[in-house]
Amino acid sequence: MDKRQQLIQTAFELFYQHGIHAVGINQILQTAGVAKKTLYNHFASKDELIQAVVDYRDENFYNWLASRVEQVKPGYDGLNELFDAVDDWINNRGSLLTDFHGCFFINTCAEFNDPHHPLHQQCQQHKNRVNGLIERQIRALGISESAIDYVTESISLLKEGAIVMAHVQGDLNSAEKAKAMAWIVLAAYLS
Amino acid sequence: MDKRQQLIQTAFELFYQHGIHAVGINQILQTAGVAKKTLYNHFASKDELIQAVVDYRDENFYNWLASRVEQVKPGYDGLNELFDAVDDWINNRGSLLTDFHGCFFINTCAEFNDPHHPLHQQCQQHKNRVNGLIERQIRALGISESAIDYVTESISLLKEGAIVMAHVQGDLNSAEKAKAMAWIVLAAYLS
DNA sequence: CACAGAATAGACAGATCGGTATACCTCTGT
DNA sequence: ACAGAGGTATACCGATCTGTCTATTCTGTG
Repeated sequence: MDKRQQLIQTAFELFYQHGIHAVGINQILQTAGVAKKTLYNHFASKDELIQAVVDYRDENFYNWLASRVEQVKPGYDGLNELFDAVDDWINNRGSLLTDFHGCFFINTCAEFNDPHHPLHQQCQQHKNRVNGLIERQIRALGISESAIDYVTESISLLKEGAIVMAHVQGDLNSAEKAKAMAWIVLAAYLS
Repeated sequence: MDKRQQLIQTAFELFYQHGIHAVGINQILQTAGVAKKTLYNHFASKDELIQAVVDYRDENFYNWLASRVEQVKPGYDGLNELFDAVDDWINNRGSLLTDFHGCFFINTCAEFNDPHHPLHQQCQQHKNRVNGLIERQIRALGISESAIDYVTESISLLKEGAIVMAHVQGDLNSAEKAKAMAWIVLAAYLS
């Protein structure tokens, strides 16, 4: 059993549930059942652990989402699956991800507000990866090259809106609404 | 000069910029130039101060938004003004609000993740107030009674998406994208 | 002027924070 | 068999946190 991975996993769960600043090192250690020396043997500081946690969640989440989207045909089917995946996530429907508490990356950006902060940028990079996944679906629709970025960002906006509506306002149908809007918008942009 | 108000205002600015957990009482006191005793004369605890800060921002932000939206005709014009206001906010275009660091209420929900937490619910109530403003615009469009909630929440989703895209991904045109989608979606829902 | 209420500065308490150091234990590979 | 790596448990350090307390100064009103 890899202690390093165990620490990252426990830290993520606590950070995701309570926020990063609200969780102390000792709480992580106690929950993970790991000695303090071991932590500082693997990480130079709490900041380094946080960084590793964000990396871990990036991999974990992106892989889950991509594997769902890419198991169907790129384009409409891919986008359909994207919003269905978000819907499943929001409603805690049997994914590998833990209980829904909003988007970890949005939450982290809320705590590390400065856009120049390394963690903020790490979160931005995660979003860029996901945008790449969306862009590949948009491309498959045969949208003109000049419109691809704009349409990709529009779909991304719908996805982000759904996540926030679910988290802040408790709207569990937000992903379904976002999907409905996506079809309407895409139909207009394709005509 | 009202010390209580001065504390709330300073605390808001620091909370908004750095996050609530990251800002200590002493930092607020030093920045506001107020003695510790004075703070605890007005508030029983930091939690109470935070609560007052959220109330303050609720009033401040809602009044600003409502005054902009309600200075034009309800319906299309109101929604147009809504997205223009968000666009101005995101781009720091001469509003009374401080520099854009995302939505204070979304950020606060990110730090106080539990939906049952009083602060989370306070933020939810703020969003409900804003949704009421949107709903009045939707109603003026003459949408069927049964669709009003759904359409209101859809427009709200677009607005939230724009805010998050601007904050996390630095997309300064997000409000314009959201507005464009709103027109397309509304046209479809009205036909 | 005098006095009451409110603000000031800042020491202090007790808890907790991130991080270091010490001492002991348990595997594993040659 | 034994050295070394890496784990455990825990005491400890200095800094910082929220919150209390004291003693002093300012201010506005009768």
